[in-house]
Amino acid sequence: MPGRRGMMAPGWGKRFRGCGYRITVPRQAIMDVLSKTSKHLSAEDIYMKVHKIHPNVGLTTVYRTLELLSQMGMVVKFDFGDGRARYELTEGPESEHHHHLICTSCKRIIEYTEFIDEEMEFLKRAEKGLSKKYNFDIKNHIIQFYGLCDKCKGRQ
Amino acid sequence: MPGRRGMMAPGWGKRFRGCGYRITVPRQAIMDVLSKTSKHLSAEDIYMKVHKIHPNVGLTTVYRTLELLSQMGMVVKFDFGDGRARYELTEGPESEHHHHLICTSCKRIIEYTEFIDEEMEFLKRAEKGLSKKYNFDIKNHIIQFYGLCDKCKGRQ
DNA sequence: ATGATAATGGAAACCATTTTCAATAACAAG
DNA sequence: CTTGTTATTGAAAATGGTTTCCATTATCAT
Repeated sequence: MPGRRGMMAPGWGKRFRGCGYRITVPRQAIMDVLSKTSKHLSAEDIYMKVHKIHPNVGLTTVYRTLELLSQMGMVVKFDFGDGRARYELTEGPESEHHHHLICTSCKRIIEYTEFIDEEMEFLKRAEKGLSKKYNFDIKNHIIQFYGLCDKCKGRQ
Repeated sequence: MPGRRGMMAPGWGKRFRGCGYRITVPRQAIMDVLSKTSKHLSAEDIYMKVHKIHPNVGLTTVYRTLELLSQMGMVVKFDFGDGRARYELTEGPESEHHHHLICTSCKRIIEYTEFIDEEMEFLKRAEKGLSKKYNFDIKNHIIQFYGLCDKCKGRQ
């Protein structure tokens, strides 16, 4: 019977252990939040959500865990230019591949999921070529478009 | 004879004036640095280069000007995850369209210029569709690949 | 159960970026 | 060219997200 003495290691546990990392309550809680909530949360967002269930988990640990996940390629760190980073699980039940339009005037973020097929075509080739040429193990990518949103376009 | 009484407004001047912005010595100096130097400079990098010729220009002004240029779409702001932003002129004599591979372990940045033709193909369609659907005026884009560089790949 | 050691939390430090505000400079108008 | 309006500037101080420190605690191989 799995899950008897405390929580059993979830799917990502193997990956963790494989890297020599320990599975801890804070890390499980953070993974839990990341896999169950909407996209692009800030460290503080995550901290607050974790805090509701585990009030003893500190913000420092959230940052440390996110850095770890980012290094492992399990999380992507975004910068939308508002001074705080956002984090998203690379693959999750909730996740759908998407990218962002960022208004350079009002800093509004628009998420889009279109053109992923076309993107795939291009990415497949680029990733393959780049991996080989630079001997680089590509795990994630981000595409961001900058410009003016409908509201700022007129006001400009 | 152009350029008699002080510096005449350079090419980007029109764009500036058109937006109601004034052409000032600090702004000219910053544009000068951006257009003559290598890629992705931090605000402090730019400040130091400007400082050699105009020691009275302050770091604050560098930040303000970069924000302005970014809003106008003349400069792209990058986040490579090392805590300081980098800036690049969108179009300049030195510039060649490129993107980056970022090692999530050692934070190394690799610049690449390959696959731009394939990218163009995809971007043309995406930009067109996205502009229309979201009524968004796209001026720039960034593509970043994350993963492990050759050195970190082994050490992982 | 136990020991080696990775992980944690809270406080303090860090440091890139922003804000404040009085002084200055740009430039349209006369 | 002079002048007035007002955007811009620089220096210092404030801000605030993120990291570092370090003594304590928890994980997990044995």
